Amino acid sequence: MTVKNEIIAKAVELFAKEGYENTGVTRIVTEVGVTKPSLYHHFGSKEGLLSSILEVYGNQFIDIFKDELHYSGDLSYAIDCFVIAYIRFVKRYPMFFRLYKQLYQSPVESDSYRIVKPFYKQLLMRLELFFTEVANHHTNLKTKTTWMSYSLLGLMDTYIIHHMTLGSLKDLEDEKCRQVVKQFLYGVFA
Amino acid sequence: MTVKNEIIAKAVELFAKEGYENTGVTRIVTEVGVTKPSLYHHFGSKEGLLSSILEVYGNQFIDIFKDELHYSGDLSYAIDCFVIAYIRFVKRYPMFFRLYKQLYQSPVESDSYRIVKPFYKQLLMRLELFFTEVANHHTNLKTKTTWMSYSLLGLMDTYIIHHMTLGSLKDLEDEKCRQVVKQFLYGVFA
Amino acid sequence: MTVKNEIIAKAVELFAKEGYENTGVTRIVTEVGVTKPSLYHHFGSKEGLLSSILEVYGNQFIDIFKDELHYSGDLSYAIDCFVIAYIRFVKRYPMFFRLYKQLYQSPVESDSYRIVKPFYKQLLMRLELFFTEVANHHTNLKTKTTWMSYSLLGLMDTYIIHHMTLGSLKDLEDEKCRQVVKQFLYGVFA
Amino acid sequence: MTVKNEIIAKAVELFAKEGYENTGVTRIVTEVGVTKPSLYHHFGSKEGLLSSILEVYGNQFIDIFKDELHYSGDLSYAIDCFVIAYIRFVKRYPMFFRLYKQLYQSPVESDSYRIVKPFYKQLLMRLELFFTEVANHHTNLKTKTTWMSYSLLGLMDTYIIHHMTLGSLKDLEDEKCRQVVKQFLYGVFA
DNA sequence: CATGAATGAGGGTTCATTCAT
DNA sequence: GATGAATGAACCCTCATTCAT
Repeated sequence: MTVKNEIIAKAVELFAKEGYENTGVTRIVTEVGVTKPSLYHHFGSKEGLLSSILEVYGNQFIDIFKDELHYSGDLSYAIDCFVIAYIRFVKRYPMFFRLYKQLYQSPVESDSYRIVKPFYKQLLMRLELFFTEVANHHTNLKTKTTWMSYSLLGLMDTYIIHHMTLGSLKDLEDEKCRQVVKQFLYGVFA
Repeated sequence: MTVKNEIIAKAVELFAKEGYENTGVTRIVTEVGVTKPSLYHHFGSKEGLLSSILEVYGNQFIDIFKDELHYSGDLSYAIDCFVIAYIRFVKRYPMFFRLYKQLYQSPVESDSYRIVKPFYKQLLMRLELFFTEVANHHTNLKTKTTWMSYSLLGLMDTYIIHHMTLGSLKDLEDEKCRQVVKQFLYGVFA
Repeated sequence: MTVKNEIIAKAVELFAKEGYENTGVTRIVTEVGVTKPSLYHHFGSKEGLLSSILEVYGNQFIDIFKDELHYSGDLSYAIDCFVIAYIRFVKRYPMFFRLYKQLYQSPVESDSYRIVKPFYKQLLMRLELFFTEVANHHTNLKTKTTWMSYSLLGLMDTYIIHHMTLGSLKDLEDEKCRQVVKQFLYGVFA
Repeated sequence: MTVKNEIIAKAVELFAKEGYENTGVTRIVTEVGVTKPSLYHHFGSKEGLLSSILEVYGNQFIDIFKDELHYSGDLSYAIDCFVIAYIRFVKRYPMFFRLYKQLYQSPVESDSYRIVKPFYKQLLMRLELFFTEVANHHTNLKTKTTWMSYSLLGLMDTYIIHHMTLGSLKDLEDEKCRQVVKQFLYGVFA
């Protein structure tokens, strides 16, 4: 593992556990066993480090929205696939997910929000694109695409954090995920 | 308005906008027009200030969970009342709500989380109490009380933040709130 | 006990245990159960409090040098009496003695030294007066009066602190005190 | 001279003159012409700076107790050598000696005492080792080794401070030092 | 006499960042 | 690529003291 990747890995861990603002670069480099100028050589700044994290993990995250969101007639099935892939990603990189949630909820005028915002917008846009396609076939959903995007993300994340807090992320099996989808669809078509 | 209250008001605003960790006590007292020892006279520490905020606003928030969560046969009506009161509170103290959301999402090992945690637990407990009572009459809900609590909070907050982000909190009228309730109930009884 | 005396008592204790500079007035008034303006009403300032302490206890200390230092032919007996009285005082007010030693050793340019200096000078002067009188009868001591004063104080204090450190101040009985005197006299007449 | 040493030198001076508690790190770095983070880079904390001082000067001080305390039959000569070396050290580093005396006399519960205590204990232990060896040849001293250690230190220090206070440390010639030894020995064998 | 509230100045410490080597 | 050393700015907090009541 290269120094750059070691720093990224440690940073994700510490940012997630202690918070981006609370984690000093000194702590990161000390725990990795390198020096500060080394970090600045690779990332330019603390914000640069955060950006790199979003690039490495975030792009994989976005890929799910690219690859697993396909509507081909069966809405329930489409969302099923997506939710399962989404949750699989969270199980694989739980630290990154915690960091992402923390960053998104961070205050609007903070540095960290500024960095995560475009990333988050991309996710939402992909979702909205998907729901717009869906709405072509369910015309009654046409005015709800934005809300559906928010709503699906919110529902999934509530579900995930509920299990994270109880410390049982692995219990989140595919079968249970489908219940989330059902709940979402009931809401949508109400 | 007393100095103490002025400090609390300004702190809620700045903490919400810029983040608890990002806001220095110097900034708070400067904007209020007092000095640091004055803040420490009233609150003891920055954390004490945060606690005071939670006491002042948070207790009003908890009161909603105490006063507006009554089950008397009509579940839909009961939750309607609660959601409307909840959202009314958010409209009244939007800054506090943003702060509360930010704190709750803050990292588990941070100081701010430690302070908000008992407060959040109280909210959840009140909800669970309510749903337990409900489950006496709908036995098929008995195993779902915890999840329903999380879920209702999550759904409401998603809804609220969706509107906040779009800058149209006032558009959240009672009629629309009832849609949230419907969505929730559909999900629950699925 | 008046408030004034309560403050003095507590201040002696804290100054001795934690140091004059390390003890904040806040701590003193809190432990006594009064307010800061009350302290300032009685003593004017922190230095004023220290001065009051020196007046109350210090004057009793000086009295020993006044009352117990009489030369009437028998040098050994005279010093015996003085040393015994000196050590008796220390046993009675060990906290004050610790404070006095601490203050005397404190840096020349510190506030606390400035306050204790005149007090210490008085002690030395009394001693030197005594030894000057002695020297009238032992002409070979005439050039040594200053050194004898320092030396006697130093020897006693070393002895006392030695026992204080070992935690056995009460073991310092009169009989043992006389050994100190012998050691001093041997040294002087060497 | 490196920055680290410049800071140490200035700190010894200020700590000795104004007191450890009274001297702010700001003052030290300002007078040296560097910045605070530089001090913290080298010493970690104000206490770390004090520890470094004790290491640099204190170890030289302890070396005297290691190298100059040898008993080979002639007690008077042995102590002579030691006292002369001791006083020579004090003449060389008078500021450090003043600091050391101040620290030792500082209140038991203070930070500074905690740091100097192990250092002081080492000095005493070395002395006691020496006197224990002596007592093998003068069996009547066997029960007095601890007291002799305290006593010799106390006598020397009284002597030194007496001269320091009068501002004539250089007048403390070897010849005069031997008088201290005589006085000590008279006391011991009394 | 006693109090709650306020203050200017400074405490020690840490922040993200940069430089010469 | 990597380092030790240095920095300006800011951090939270506490000091002795004072004022109106």
